[in-house]
Amino acid sequence: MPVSPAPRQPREASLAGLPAASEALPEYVPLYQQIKSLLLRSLQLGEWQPGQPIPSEHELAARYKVSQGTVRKAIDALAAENLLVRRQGKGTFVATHAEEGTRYRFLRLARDVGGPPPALDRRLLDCRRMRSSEEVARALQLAPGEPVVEVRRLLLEGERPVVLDDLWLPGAAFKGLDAAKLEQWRGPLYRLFEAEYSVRMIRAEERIRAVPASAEAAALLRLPQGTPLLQVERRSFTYGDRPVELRRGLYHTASHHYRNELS
Amino acid sequence: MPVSPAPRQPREASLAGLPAASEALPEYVPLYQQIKSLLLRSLQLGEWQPGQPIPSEHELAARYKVSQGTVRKAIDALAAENLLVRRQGKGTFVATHAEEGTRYRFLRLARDVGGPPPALDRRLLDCRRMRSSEEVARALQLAPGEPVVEVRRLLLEGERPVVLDDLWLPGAAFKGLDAAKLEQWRGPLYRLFEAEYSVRMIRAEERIRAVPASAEAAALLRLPQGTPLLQVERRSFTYGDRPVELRRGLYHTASHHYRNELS
DNA sequence: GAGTGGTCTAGACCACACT
DNA sequence: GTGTGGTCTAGACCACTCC
Repeated sequence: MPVSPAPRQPREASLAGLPAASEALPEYVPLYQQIKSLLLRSLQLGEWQPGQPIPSEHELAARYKVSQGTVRKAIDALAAENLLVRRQGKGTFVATHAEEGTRYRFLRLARDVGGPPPALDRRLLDCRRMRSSEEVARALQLAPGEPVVEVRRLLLEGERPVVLDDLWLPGAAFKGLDAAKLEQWRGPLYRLFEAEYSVRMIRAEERIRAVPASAEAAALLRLPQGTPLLQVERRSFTYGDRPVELRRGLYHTASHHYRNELS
Repeated sequence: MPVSPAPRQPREASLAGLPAASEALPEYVPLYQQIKSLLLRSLQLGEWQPGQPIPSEHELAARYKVSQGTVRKAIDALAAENLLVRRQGKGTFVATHAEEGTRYRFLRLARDVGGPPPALDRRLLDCRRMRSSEEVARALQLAPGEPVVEVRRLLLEGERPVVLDDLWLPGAAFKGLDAAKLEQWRGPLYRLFEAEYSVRMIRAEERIRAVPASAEAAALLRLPQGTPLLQVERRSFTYGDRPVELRRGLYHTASHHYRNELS
């Protein structure tokens, strides 16, 4: 019981592994945020696997010697960031890209006319290992020339190509990833990454612009060259804000669109 | 004190004004959600104005005869939706589009190269009252032909046009809105709407696609016809999910982009 | 110092899922 | 029934803001 009739003091001593960053570090950190950091560390270290339950609130409260309410608040924060999923009566689970409902949760493509989500087919066009370009190295925070995996693929609705995706992954983290692996895989890419390479995408930033289809893109998407395409450039991050994927998608938005919610 | 050694039962009797909707209504609604609905109603009725503080948690707890913790949870939920803003030591305030930091919070345009947010100039091109088209009526849930206000404007960075905005508002809710009013107004449009017309935008949906610049758009944006533009179609909603604005923006994304965060 | 939101606790009870 | 998360309470104390 760390807090009592004694002045509240940070637990910094017992809490290594926090970023601490460069900024003026706050002298007071609420207990529940410290617990949150501990949970985050366990997640990062793989103590609990995606899809699996973490210990009960009661148990965690005992482990960290705080009240259940404090553990609760820490879990609430992580659930709000989609790192954990609470299920009443069952437990709290490590988020995964595997489940119905959260599969493709980073894909904001929608059909113009109602109906269920697109349900796109994939066609792998290319997968090769290479030395990273300047641009890719910068985006992935690698040294220029470090090995990366480059993947190109199409997403199709029926026979119609809708998205041309190029993506780059740090080679070191994805040893063994190759065309065969991708070809045989059924399901979301991010599910493959978390299951086989222990890389969990938890957050992403996108930059969107309109560009004319290059000759190459036009051919692959079977469109006239110069057709306006939505270029979606995504950087995905894993724990600790480490970028682990750069992706450039070209969306044909004649009968689809990118949807977004603002609040 | 509604909950005690008695079986927990809904307060429906004392809580009118809830949507109740069409769906199978849940037989059990947590107290804090009921309180949330009450707060929402007060907001909708204008009992507290944007930028002004709402009563303290203590006072609200007394008013609704629940514990402070329950009020707290209700406020937390509303703060998470950006309807309220908490400020430690000062109070809880009704969100507004006026403040630095939340001004233009629906505008996701960013400059490619770093630096502060765009800081765009505006140029009003047109403002007229007219009968709504089919399309606009559908989007705003009006009967076709009902009066709407149509506005067209440019956003410029220095001398360079970056965005061409067309927007439509229900005429009934915006009596007196005209070109003069818009010309003289300094600050975010949504601030004008909440200050002068009591219309508060709390949520929006956007559909984004790439389109070629029409002759008209090209001329206004000073670009070659056919230049790919980002078309951002936004529907903004006020309390009760009532749509009160349709907006179609054409963004020139040569040195700007639309940014988005996924999680 | 007084008032506000923010944290933390301890305990009771409820809703839900599994067995 | 047992165990899980979810709600609600009451009270103590802390951090922040303004007078």
